[in-house]
Amino acid sequence: MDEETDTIRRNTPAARDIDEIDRRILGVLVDDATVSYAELGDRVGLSPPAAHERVKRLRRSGAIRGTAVIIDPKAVKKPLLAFVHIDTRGWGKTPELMAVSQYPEVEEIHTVAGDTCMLLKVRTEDTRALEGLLARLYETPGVTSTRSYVVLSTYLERPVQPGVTEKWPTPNHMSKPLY
Amino acid sequence: MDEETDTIRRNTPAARDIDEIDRRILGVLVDDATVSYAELGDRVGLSPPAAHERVKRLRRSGAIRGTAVIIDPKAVKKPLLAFVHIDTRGWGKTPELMAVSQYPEVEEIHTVAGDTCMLLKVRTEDTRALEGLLARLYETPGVTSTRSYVVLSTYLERPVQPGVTEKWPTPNHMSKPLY
DNA sequence: GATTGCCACGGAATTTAATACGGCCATTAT
DNA sequence: ATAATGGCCGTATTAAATTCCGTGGCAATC
Repeated sequence: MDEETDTIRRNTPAARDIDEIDRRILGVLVDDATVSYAELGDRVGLSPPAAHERVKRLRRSGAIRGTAVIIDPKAVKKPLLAFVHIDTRGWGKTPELMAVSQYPEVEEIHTVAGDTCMLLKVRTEDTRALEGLLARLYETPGVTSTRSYVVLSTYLERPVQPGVTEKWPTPNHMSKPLY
Repeated sequence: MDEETDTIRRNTPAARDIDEIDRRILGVLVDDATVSYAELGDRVGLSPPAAHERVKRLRRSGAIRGTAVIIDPKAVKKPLLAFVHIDTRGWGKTPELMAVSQYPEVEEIHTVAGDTCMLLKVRTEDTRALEGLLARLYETPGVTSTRSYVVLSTYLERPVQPGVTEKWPTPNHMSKPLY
């Protein structure tokens, strides 16, 4: 481990750019991180040690933050998904509001630009539990209003994808942006 | 593998309920799915084969949907996160709209109850790419309007958590719900 | 209330995969 | 041109996953 840290410090402080093979590796591991390095190497056209080396580098560089099992929300009694928009007095992010991050129902907390301040993604067992969570939010100092969007059905839900998309040309009827 | 399938068919069609040890196992594996069964067993108080057996059962039952690496969005050039609300004529979910699920920028597609129809979670390289995605959405037949919430900063973002929360009592000033 | 079957766990053995090492080749910088 | 660097492959070693079997608790049954 020591000489690995040295390697980082010596030549690749922020790690070099992700190339096409790296993207394919990430694509495989996002779908299934349990594949062996032998199979991973086969899929991307590398030997097992080479594939291993690249994955190790992707982990070191931070491109791969970690590995996690994907849990079925229904299996842990959290079938109800909802997005909650919160308006706050001043600029949110108070300790009281951050305290909700301790609750396992809260999966995401963002601050957003637009006609709201904060955006939460939460999963609860039922509407009663969601009501309890919203009640807590209402009682939080600084919160002026909330809006909830209860998810009826989910058609797509997946981790961050490594894929790239073709750039979109400016439509003909629009002038090109300066930048 | 054959006798495993038989086992499923024979006695545990939908698998038995998740118990406390299962929840602790899921809690460990959500944080880091690369731990060995030896360490996993240590953490939850089981022998390595017993831990392995339970994880295998959690996979068979579907509680564990899979294992994925967590990718840093910035590493794959998608630093810009946004939530897009779409209003549609009729009840959305047209083939044209579902086609956007093919784009790697789109991470989630939900239909929601509330004053909107569909909700998308998208990650793009920059505002130009987001503009291109929104342009595509505008041109999709049936889409009447969209609202976008660009995320300024994210304070929490994690997979589905196995943890349970204490039930919330009905506040004193509210009458108890019938159900 | 005793008994019988049934899971779940633990320990040992085996097989498989992860990891480390050395050499080769291509690319790059001097 | 040449030396150095980084990335890859083949092999060897080590560690972990997986299997096998015996034991014990638990529950349903008679």
